[in-house]
Order: sequence, then C-alpha cells, then structure tokens
Amino acid sequence: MNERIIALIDCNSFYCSCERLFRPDLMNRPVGVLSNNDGCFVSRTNELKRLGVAMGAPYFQVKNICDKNNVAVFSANFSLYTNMSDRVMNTLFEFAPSIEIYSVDEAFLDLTGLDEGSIESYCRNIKKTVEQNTGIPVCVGIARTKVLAKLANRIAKKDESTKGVFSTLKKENLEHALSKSEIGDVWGIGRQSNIKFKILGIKTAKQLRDYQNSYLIQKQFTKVGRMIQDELREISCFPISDEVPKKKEIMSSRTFGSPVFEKSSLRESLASYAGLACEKLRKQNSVCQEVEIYIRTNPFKEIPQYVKSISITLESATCDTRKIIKEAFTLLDEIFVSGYEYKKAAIKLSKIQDKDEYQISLFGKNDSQEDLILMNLMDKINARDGDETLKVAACGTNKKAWFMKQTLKSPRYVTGWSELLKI
DNA sequence: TCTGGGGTCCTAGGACCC
DNA sequence: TCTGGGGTCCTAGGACCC
Repeated sequence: MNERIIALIDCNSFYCSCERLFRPDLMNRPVGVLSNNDGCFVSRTNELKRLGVAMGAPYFQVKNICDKNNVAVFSANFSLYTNMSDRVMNTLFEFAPSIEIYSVDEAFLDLTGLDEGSIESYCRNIKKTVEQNTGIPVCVGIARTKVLAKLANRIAKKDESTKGVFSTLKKENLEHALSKSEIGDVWGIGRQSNIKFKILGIKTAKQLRDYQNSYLIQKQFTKVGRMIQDELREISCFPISDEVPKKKEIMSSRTFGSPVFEKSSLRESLASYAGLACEKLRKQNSVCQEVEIYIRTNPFKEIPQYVKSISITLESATCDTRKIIKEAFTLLDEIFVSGYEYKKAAIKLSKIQDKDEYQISLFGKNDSQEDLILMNLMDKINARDGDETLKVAACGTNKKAWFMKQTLKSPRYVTGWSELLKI
C-alpha cells in the first residue's frame, strides 16, 4: 500500500497575481499578461478567461474584447515574477522536509508521515501562510502520486466549494476526481494522445485507470503512458526530487520587434542571445561543446519563407561568451541568405559538461584562467547593476529593430531601486 | 501592423563493433 | 542453393510540459 502523501501547490494566474500585488485597484478587474513582444496571452485571471480569451491568444486578435471590458494588459515582467516565485518557494520550505520546485509557479511537497486526518487543515494553513507572506493566492491538491496531485489541484482551482484545497486521499474524493476529469486533463496527456485515447474509447481519467490492457497502453503511449496509468492507480512512478538538475541544453531565442534583412542585425541579436545563454551556463558551473544557431522568417506572413539551423561541435568545451559568439558568427555565414525578411534568431548550447570534470582538449584552445576571471567579473557586474550592463561589443549598442517590443510593462517594483512603489 | 520562450524524455533506426 | 547474431551508442524527431 502506498502511504506517500504529496501536495501540489500551484499559484493562481501567477503572472497576473504578481501584477495585481502592486496594483490593488486591479483586484476585481480582468488582468492578462502577454508573451515577449506583446504577442500572446500567457497568463489570465478568471475574469479574463470568462471573457473567452484563450491561453496563447494573439493580443491583436482579442484587443477589441480587452478594450471593451476594461482589461488590464501587461507586457511580461520576468524579473518581477522570478523574484516573487523565490518568495513563494521560500515560504513553502517551512512546511516540508522535501520540496520539488517544478516550475516558476508550482511545487510538489512530500508530506509523507503526517497524520492523514489533519492533512487538509495543514494544507489550508500552507495556503494561508503563502498568501499572508507573499500576497500570491495558491491552490493545493493532495494525493498519493504526482499525477493525482495535479488532478486534485485542478479541482481545487475549478470548484469553489473546495475553497482552494482538495484531497484525493479519501476514496470517494478520488472516484469523484477521476470520473470528473477528462482524459486530456491528465498531466502528461497532450493533444496527440488525447485523440488516440478517444479512439480506444477512453474519455475520462477513471476509464484510463480501469483499462485492463496495460500492455496495449504501453505499446501505444510508450513507457510514460503506462506510468501515468499506474499513477492514476495510486502506484507511484514519478518520485519527488529536491535536487535541482543541471540543464542539459540551454537555449536563448527571441522574436524580433520588427523584421530585419541585414546579416549585421542577425549577428547582433545572436551575440546578445549568446551572452544570455553563456551566463546561464556559467551560473550552473558548466561548459558546453556544441553550439547551434537557428534563423527564420515570419511563418504567419505570406512572404517567401526561410528556416535554417546549423550546429558545430567545438574542439574544446567552453563557457566563454566571446568564443561562443565567434562560433555563432561562423555558423551564420554558412546559412545566411540575403533577401529574406527575418523575424527570429536563436542559439542553443548543448553537450554540456561539468566545468571541473570535462575532458581538456589536446588540440583546441581551452579556457584560460584569465578568460574565466573576465567572464566571472562580467557576471558579477551584471548581477549587481542589471542585465547587459557589461556585454560584448558585438551585441550592438543602439536600440535596433530586432529589440523586442514591450510597451505595456509594469515597473521593476522589487528589482530596481528607481522603480520602487511610492506610497 | 500585430502570433512566445525554454525545456525534458522516449523511441526507432542507423552505424558500428565483435 | 547457400549470405549470422547480438549488442551498444548516437541522433533525429515526436510528444509533452509550463
């Protein structure tokens, strides 16, 4: 018998809630936060969802609805969100010996061993404390496995009678949750699998749990599908892990504010993204041995299209921004074709290894102490004085066309001295 | 005019080895 | 006429997540 108890704490409309924190006047107004470049909605409050604005909806397509209904729309302000996320997580650490931060706005807590009779009130207290300490509203799902905790959390969010906490530890609650949840609502089952399940006649989570032919499930939905089925049966397959794994690849990409034609603009953007990616690489104390770049035109526009990526394996692994930029430029020379209207560029670092353990190259030029000291210094200054205070000159200096548009951005309430809230 | 960014895991199939 | 068998490693592509 599985005695594990897992709680999933998930912030409500996280980005929107962060914006509301500093704007109490927005408490009952619909609020939405846009992706980079003010492209699509990536966070919506319930009021906005009720207006029919879908997740990922392009802003320009629903702008009318927003204007008519007095919707407060924001550009994404990621430094604010990560800062608030840290505060939420720090509060959660007080409540469990083991916690897995799953994403910016959710965490699994291992509550195994706590008295089952009082687990719900314990979680209500977590909810209350997080809201008191940070101002961010959260919901809690309690279950024996992660997949079920996800389902429970969904119900806690949707069903107001739960007051934000729902547990499937009791049998009748579990049956209720499973029969009420559509198969596509189950964590790990996306669009493609949804279609395949429907063909098998499986429409609810309950039907998947009770489906006898597990061999067929594994055959059609891989090992992962089989594990999801087991988790619905309260058999634990996905452990909680409190160690933060190092990234195996690091990507940095942006859609441009305006399209660009010149190779020089692509070079600047790639240099800039390389800077961001390498900073992340150094932060986790790694080096990389493969660089890939990617450029493309705007697929939504009826113009001649061009999409191309190319990668190179380096002779020696590195975390030096300048070397990565050099490689990126060489790669760009190979795939750039003039005449196209470019809309996006990306860089990806892979074959990532530990800085202290990687194989030194016999032939390539390895990072020297001086290189590392310089990079380290640059990171320190940028951490203190703001991103890209110090950067490689190849990134360009003036605000150019490829810079992203963020016309609706809120102030840096918690990360910039000059933008603190004035009362 | 206007459509995001960053990840992970799994499998099949090819290359290669003895 | 008749052309082995088994294993590992790597990669591309698909699916999914927030």
